[in-house]
Order: sequence, then structure tokens, then C-alpha cells
Amino acid sequence: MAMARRGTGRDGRPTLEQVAARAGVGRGTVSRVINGSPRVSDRTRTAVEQAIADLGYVPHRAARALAANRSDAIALVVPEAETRLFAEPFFSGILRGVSAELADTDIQLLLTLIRTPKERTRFAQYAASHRVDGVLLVSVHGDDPLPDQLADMGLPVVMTGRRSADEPVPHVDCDNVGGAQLAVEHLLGRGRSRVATITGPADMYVARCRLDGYQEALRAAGREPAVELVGRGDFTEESGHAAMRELVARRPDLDAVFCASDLMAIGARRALRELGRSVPDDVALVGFDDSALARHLDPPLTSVRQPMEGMGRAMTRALLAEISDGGTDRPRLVLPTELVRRSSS
Amino acid sequence: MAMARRGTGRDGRPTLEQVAARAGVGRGTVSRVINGSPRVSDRTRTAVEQAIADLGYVPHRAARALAANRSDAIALVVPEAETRLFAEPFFSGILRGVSAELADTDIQLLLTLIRTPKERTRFAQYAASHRVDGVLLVSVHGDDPLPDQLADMGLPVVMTGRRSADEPVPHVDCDNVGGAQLAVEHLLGRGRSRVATITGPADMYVARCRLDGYQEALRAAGREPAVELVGRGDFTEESGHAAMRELVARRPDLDAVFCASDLMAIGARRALRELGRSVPDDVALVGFDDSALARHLDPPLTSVRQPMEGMGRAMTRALLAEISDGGTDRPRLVLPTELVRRSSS
DNA sequence: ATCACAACTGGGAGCGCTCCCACGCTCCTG
DNA sequence: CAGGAGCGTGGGAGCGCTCCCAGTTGTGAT
Repeated sequence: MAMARRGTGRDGRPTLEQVAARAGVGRGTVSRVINGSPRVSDRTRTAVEQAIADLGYVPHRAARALAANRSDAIALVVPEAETRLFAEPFFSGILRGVSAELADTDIQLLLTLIRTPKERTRFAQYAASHRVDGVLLVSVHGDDPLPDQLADMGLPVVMTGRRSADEPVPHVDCDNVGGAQLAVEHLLGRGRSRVATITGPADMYVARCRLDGYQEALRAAGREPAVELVGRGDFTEESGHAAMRELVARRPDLDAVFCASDLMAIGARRALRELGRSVPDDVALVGFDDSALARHLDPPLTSVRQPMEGMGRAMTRALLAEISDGGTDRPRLVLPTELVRRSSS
Repeated sequence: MAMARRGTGRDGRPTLEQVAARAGVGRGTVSRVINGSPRVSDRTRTAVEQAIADLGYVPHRAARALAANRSDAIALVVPEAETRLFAEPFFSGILRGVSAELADTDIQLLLTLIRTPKERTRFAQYAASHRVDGVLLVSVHGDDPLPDQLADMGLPVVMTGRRSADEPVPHVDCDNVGGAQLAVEHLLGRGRSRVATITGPADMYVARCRLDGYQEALRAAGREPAVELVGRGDFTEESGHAAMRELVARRPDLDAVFCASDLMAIGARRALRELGRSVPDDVALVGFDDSALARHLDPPLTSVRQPMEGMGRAMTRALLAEISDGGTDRPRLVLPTELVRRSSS
């Protein structure tokens, strides 16, 4: 036997039912008002809105999720390493963008830090079981299967960066090639003629792009890129330090270095100091990321800025669009980068 | 009339009902197994577990939340300014700690960046309407009513830092007084005798604590703190720069400065360079936070490290405890700080 | 063998919402 | 003036779970 209708929900908060009673309408009508359906007369709508205000009614998320079969939540998945290495501005910039874009929707942001491959696997299962309506993926590596797994499960996904030139999964990237070109053109424009580079891991597409930009800029200026001017790093400071020493040993006459990350530029700067070369007089230095560190290096580091907050916003918009239209246009966005000139070059 | 039971849930995923059917038991029994109730025989439990594995069953969050009247989610609320100013290591450190502590629970982390006072108000309402089981609050200011609002609504809350010495809301803080003492003792131990400090805003409890530590350390060493050795800052680089210039003008003979944040130490360092004073020979410098910037300053900055990740973990544990036991012991934890010695002192 | 009691188990009821069907009404059309 | 065609509306059914109350079975004491 059905229990008598109570005056409030289990926890004392009003339910749809009470709002309906107070407004003198049916449950369905209140639901329609809340969800912005046009099939409600103005009179009724006003009355319902009044009742909602009077009661301080707020829809119950779980009930709504259960009935409507959606969660009104999206997940932002970040490898834990990101929060250390590129903490500023990469991760927090993305986060601000995502959060800003979500601010006037009713959608929750679920943050998932992934430490291990095992957690990565577990995440796919979790995501599938109706925890989220879509997933934002940050810093995906070249061989990462997660984006495809999620996409195959029919879950909307948007990621930052690409795994390759023909990335099938919707994504938002910044113009790494163009940014590197800007940097190298700048160095050439300052009269430097033996411009070296320190690259990231060859298996990361982003690193290849920055190398491509470096080479293209040189060719555009009528110079053939020299192999011995390319140092290999892995985006860490230590690798930048080592690569810089090798470069100088190989080409003592180099007069500029474009580093594919600020952290590597910091390592390179240390190496140059050890070798008694001044920056920017002997060697001009440019980094990539425009991190907080760049601003505070001695001398302040010229760097390529990625529009992190813009990328966060763009990803989120793309994901929300995919969620609502069922993934018809699979966006691929590339946002412009910008050179921030400081005294290291 | 009830519809015939279907073979799977609406979205093709198995439901409790199917697991029960496959294991040849009732719905209630499967629920008991999933929730770890002891009132299930081993035979049955094994059979159910097998069925769960066979079907790849994962409980439906929303359904569970609705039926059990809990959300299995907690919110981490961060003022947006935090993600800029103290991005590293403060925010990401806390985040890693929280995330680590949550890793082997089934609890989701909801991240809420708060930009404006209006959003702050809105959050209270959201939190109340069964979106979360508890709230983690970061960087609360002295006059912030949000912690009390949430606590008054009966929502478990734990925050980092305190608003005052007798903070009523459960919290996890680091030993700011002790950290400042460490720093000053260290400076005195290196033979410095005219130790100045640059403080944070007087209305922030954390700033007062660091000032107290500075003064106590001096007194413990038998010296009376001098008013003209105290510079006022607001945790920003610019304020550190200005305060440093004033201090030197007031007391040209000072030989050490303890800054209540790394950012202010960076500003101070710049001022000292402009004034032609070397670090550490003329003036020894110590910061607070041990940010990434400290490591890369020239010279590398001695700084007080807060156990950010540990604080994140501690907060989370405290919150989970409060959620499960209904808030009986209202924890107040103070974690130790540590001095990281580098060449600036 | 009988009874009390514990240990398990099944399934009804219900969480608060959305979806959708059916039911008045009003207003045209022919 | 009958027959649609819409509009706006009410409310039943059901989302997948947990809770809890009745069984049902098994055990040991009498």
C-alpha cells in the first residue's frame, strides 16, 4: 500500500510534488517548467516559478540522473605527472578554462587524477557505468588507447593535444608548429644565424611539431637545418641541461637555442652558465609554455605562450556540443600560440 | 501493469536484477554482497561475485544515490585566485593528496572553482541539495562565512588553514608558527643578527602566525623584535619588492630577511639586486612555501616547505571520517613544516 | 522428536525525477 | 454545427538501487 504523501522529501528538502501542490498544478507541469519546455502557459509558468522560489526548491540530482539517464557531469582526466611537471600554467590554466565554461551550466566537473596504468583501465569502466556524460582528456601520449576505448563505448570525448597528425578523436590543440616558427623567426630576426633546438621525446607528437616548426622556419629563411644543431631532451630540466652541453660540444659556435619547453630552457641556461656563456649576449634562449618559471628566470625567458585557458574553454564547449548533438561534427580545433618576448633573446 | 522484466538496463548495461537472476538469488542478496554485508553465506557470496564478474556489472551511481540518500561524492572548493597565485605547489599538492586518498574508495571528487562572491553563495545552495556528502575548503579568508554556513546545514566540512586561533570548523593546517621559527633560527644560526621579515596581510591568520613565529624565534634567542624590521606585504611579488626597499631604507644594516611567501622573496630579491646587495653575502633570504620558483631562483631560495600532499590526504581522511561517523570528533590537525636549505641563506 | 532461536534469503515499497499517454478545452475548417 | 487539430495539462509507469520485513532453513538444547 502506498504511503501517504509526505510534506517534504526524506531529508526535509522540498520535492517536485510539493512544488506542484503549492502551485496547484501537476508534477509533470512543474517538470516542464524546470526543464524549460515551451508547452506551458505563461500563467502556469509564473505560478510554478513562484512556488519554486517560495519553497527554495532545488532538483535532486540523483533522481534526475536516474530518471533521465544522464548525469549532468563531465570528467576531466589528468595524468598525475602533469600536475607536477607542468603544474603552471598548463594544468591550472586548462582547469580555469573548463570551470569558467561550466560556470553557468548546471554541469558538474569531476576531476580524476590518474597515477598508474591500472587506474587508467579502471577509469574506462567507471566512466562507462553512467558516471559521466562526457570526458575531457589531458596530455595523451602517442600510444594511449584510452581515448579510443572511451569513444568506442560511445562516450563523448574531447582531448587536449593530438597523438598524431590524423588524430581521429575530437580534440583541441594549440599551434605548436606555428609557435616554434615564431620563436625561430624571432631569433633569426635578432641576427642569430646558428640556431639550435632542444626537442622533446620523439614519440610525442607535440615534440615533433615543435621540431617541424623549427625546421620550417629555418628553411623559410633559406637555411638548411643542420642535424648537429638538434639536441634531444624529454621536457625535463635535467635533459635540457645535458642536451645543451652536448650541443655546445658539437657546435661551439651556436648563438641561439629554441627549447621545446621552459623546463628544458632552464636546464640549458644552467649549462650555459657553467660553460661561461652569457644569455643573451653569447647565446639567445627561447622556451615554450610561458610558465611562471620563465618570468622569473635570470634573465627572464622569452617563451611561446599557449592559450591554456582558451583551450580549456574550447574543449568544454566542444564536449558539451558533442553531448547534446550526439557527436555529429567531431571538432578539431587548433588555437594560435603567441611569443612573449623577454630579455633572454 | 508492470512491464516484463528486461534482460538489461536501459542502456544495455546489466542491473542488479540480472546479476541476481544469473546467480540464482534475490536482488537483496546481491545488494548485500556488493555492500559487504556479513549476513551472506560464503557459497552465495561466491556465486554472486561470479555473476558480477561474468556480467561485468557495475552499480549505477545515480540509482544508488537516490535509494541510499547519499552521493558518494565530495567537493573540493577552491577560490580561483589560488590557482593562479599559489598554483605550485599549493593547489596541485593538495589535489594530489586528496586524489590519492580517494583512490581506493568509490568516492568521486567534484572540483569547484569559485570566482566571485556570488558563486560562493550559489555553492552553498548546490551543496545542500544532495550533490555531495561533504566539502573540502581551501584557502579560507578570515571573514568568510561559507564554512559556517555549510556546517550549519549539517554538511560535513573540513578546511585547510584556519580563520583564527579558535577556528570552530574542522581543519587541517600546517605549523606556520613553527616554520617561521625554523627559518629565523636558521638565519640566526648562520650568524645573522639583524633579521627582518616581510609579512602577509594582517587580516589573514596564516600571515599573523608566520609573524608570530618570527618574533618568538627572536625572543627565544634573547633579542627583542624591532618594529622597523617588519615589512608589510600581501603575498605578491610586487609587495615583496616594495617592502624590501622600505626595509633597507629604514634599516640599511639588515643582514637577513624572512619572507612569508616565496613570491615576496622573489620580489625582495629583485629589490636587493637593484640596491646592489648580494644574496646571501650581504643579505640572507628565506621564503615560505617551497614553490617551484624557489628552486629556480638565483641563488636558489631557502624556503619553508608545507606538506601539501600530506595536508590533502589528512583533510580527506578527516572528511571521510566525519561523513561516516556523523561528525563526532571534529578534527583539528596541525602538520609539521620543514626548512629546505638552499644557497640564499 | 520438539521448540526456540539464529542465520540467511526474497522481494515489496519507495527514493524523486522524467517520459509519455491520454484527456479536456479551445479554435478552426468545411 | 459536427469533426478535427492543437494546446496545455495530469498523472501512471518506471529508472536501478537500498531498506527492511517477513519468511525459510538449519542448529542445538530439551
